[in-house]
Amino acid sequence: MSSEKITVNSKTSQALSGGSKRSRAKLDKKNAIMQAALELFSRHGVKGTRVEKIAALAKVSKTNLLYYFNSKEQLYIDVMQRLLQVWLAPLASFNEEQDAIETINDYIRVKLELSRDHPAESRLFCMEMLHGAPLLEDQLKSPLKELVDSKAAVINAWIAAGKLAPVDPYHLIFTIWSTTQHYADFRVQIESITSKNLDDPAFFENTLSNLQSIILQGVRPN
Amino acid sequence: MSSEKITVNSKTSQALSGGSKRSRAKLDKKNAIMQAALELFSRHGVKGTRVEKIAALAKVSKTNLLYYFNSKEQLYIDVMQRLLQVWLAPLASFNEEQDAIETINDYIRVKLELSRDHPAESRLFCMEMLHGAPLLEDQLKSPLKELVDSKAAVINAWIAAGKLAPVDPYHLIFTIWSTTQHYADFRVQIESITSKNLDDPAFFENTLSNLQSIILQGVRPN
DNA sequence: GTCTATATGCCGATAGAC
DNA sequence: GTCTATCGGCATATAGAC
Repeated sequence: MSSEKITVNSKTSQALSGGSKRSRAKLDKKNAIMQAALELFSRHGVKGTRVEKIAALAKVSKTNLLYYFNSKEQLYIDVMQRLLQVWLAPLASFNEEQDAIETINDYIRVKLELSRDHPAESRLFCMEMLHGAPLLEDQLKSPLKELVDSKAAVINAWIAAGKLAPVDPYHLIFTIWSTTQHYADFRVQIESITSKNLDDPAFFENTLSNLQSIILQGVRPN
Repeated sequence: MSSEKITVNSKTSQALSGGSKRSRAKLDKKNAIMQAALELFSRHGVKGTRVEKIAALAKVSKTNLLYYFNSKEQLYIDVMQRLLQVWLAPLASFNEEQDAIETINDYIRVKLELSRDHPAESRLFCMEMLHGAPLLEDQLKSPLKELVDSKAAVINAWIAAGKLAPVDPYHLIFTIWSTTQHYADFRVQIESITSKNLDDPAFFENTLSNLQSIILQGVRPN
């Protein structure tokens, strides 16, 4: 359908070319727009977000926004593109040489930090999944599978070496993803029930240690 | 804002009044429309769903749909209203007299069955959370908190009795919610990676036993 | 590059016959 | 209750001056 004219807008990588003041200002503006778009798309969806509102949040005019991004759809694609690069990075740190328990503990922490520091990214990714990820068919499907497969192999090696109890590595990964992302995506529910969120340092540490404890040791008494 | 004229449409409960053929047909039609709306709202969001499409899926005309439901917003509210009744029911089964481990195992199963059998409900609930749950402020906030608080007390009693390892009961509940709902909400991602979903009985059982194992015993080797 | 003004298309909702 | 026809508003995107 609308996936025919997807264009990757990689102006971002131009940052290291040490461009002129003019192109620098242009980049800052595009970044501000993308940041604003991320925030609003992740809360109201693409259809539910008016270009006017994004422009207001980014402090540019609507016309000006459409000068930098040809359409709302294209802006969305650019935002998702950038998001994906950040989103999958943490998983890459899984490494067979490292200590299994420590690596898993660290991964849970990093993912929970992402939920605290980048909740809009988490929400937008979640929303895209709910929609059936029409955009991500190619972008995500095979690279993601390969990455996860390779990390599953690492986990299996740990299990074979007795460093980890027997568990399906895929479900372990899904468990870490779901539990940590939940605190960003269901933030309002968490707040309704606990009156706290991850921005509270004590709540963050409490959440982290509980998740680590559940995933590593479970809740069955010894 | 738009929450001023929320009206609970409880025609559903009229089912037991043994209504005439006419009102029976009317109910069937409303149910068909709500079912179709649930499906589409949960995939594309409210703004992203056209009334025309809901009508087509429910096999009625657009005008006819708007005869039964005054507006798209009202239809959405009615759908959410019905959803909530189903959604929180399973938690109510937590009971201090029951065996702790067995109850938790059962709850994980029931929640995973919900993800398998009612994925649209799961998605729509998730989407409403992402949006900040503007509708659910009153509906959900205090009743949900009370329910969860009471179940947290049950879990604490189990811990005090040595039936369960020390854990924050709220994080335990969030863990069960997030892990099980993940298989409905992130279904496309699960499918990309594993090429399977909960409709496959073997995959369902495999998922269930892994979640139960992780949550009860963790992945640390003995 | 940035603005004002406007074109254009879509979609929710209503009017009114039957 | 159900249809056909249509209104009216809103939001994206463009035209064109500066």
